[in-house]
Amino acid sequence: MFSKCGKRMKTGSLTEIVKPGQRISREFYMRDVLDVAPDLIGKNLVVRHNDGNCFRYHLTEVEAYRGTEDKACHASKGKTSRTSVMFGNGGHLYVYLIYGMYWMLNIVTGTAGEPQAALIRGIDDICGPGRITKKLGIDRSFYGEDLVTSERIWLEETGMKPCFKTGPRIGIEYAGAHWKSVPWRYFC
DNA sequence: TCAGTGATTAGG
DNA sequence: CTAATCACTGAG
Repeated sequence: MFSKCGKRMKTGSLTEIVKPGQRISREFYMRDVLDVAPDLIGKNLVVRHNDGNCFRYHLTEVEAYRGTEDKACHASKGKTSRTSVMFGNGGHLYVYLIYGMYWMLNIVTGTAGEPQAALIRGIDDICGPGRITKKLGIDRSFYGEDLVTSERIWLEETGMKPCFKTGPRIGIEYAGAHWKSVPWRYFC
């Protein structure tokens, strides 16, 4: 799959007109996470700070967490106050604190009732989900933020699709042999 | 290799 | 209420 300015392209079940700089719309996120996660690679994450300045970061690494069956997905234990946003429509942020120190940034995908999310693991030269949120200033207040309408965070089309690899997800030893091994990590 | 750190969750 | 867990990181 390769997108160019103004060119018609097919992304999973979604066909759309894509232009560099254009904010990504709801339909992009409302597809299955296994389609959305790889499509996130090469997109721009835009963060607008309080001083009005916007910073853009290329997404370089993403992981997919898919449904109640996936033992590595927080939704596997059912809907709780923490995971409730994952049970809604795609395009919103699922942000949570881990180890008392690090905020994890996830993009909810799919449609309401099918809990899924993509964990942002790498942007530009920064590797590691905890380092990313520290650098970008992402915290609890971003929980549930809508990437389609937010004034402070969103995704933009870049018109580029870097090559990427796939592999098992990181840090989910507890999930069992099967879910530990599925190649749902996408990285440059 | 391992401590730090605290929200979240299940269970009593 | 308690206790265990945790999609991580940085120091040694």
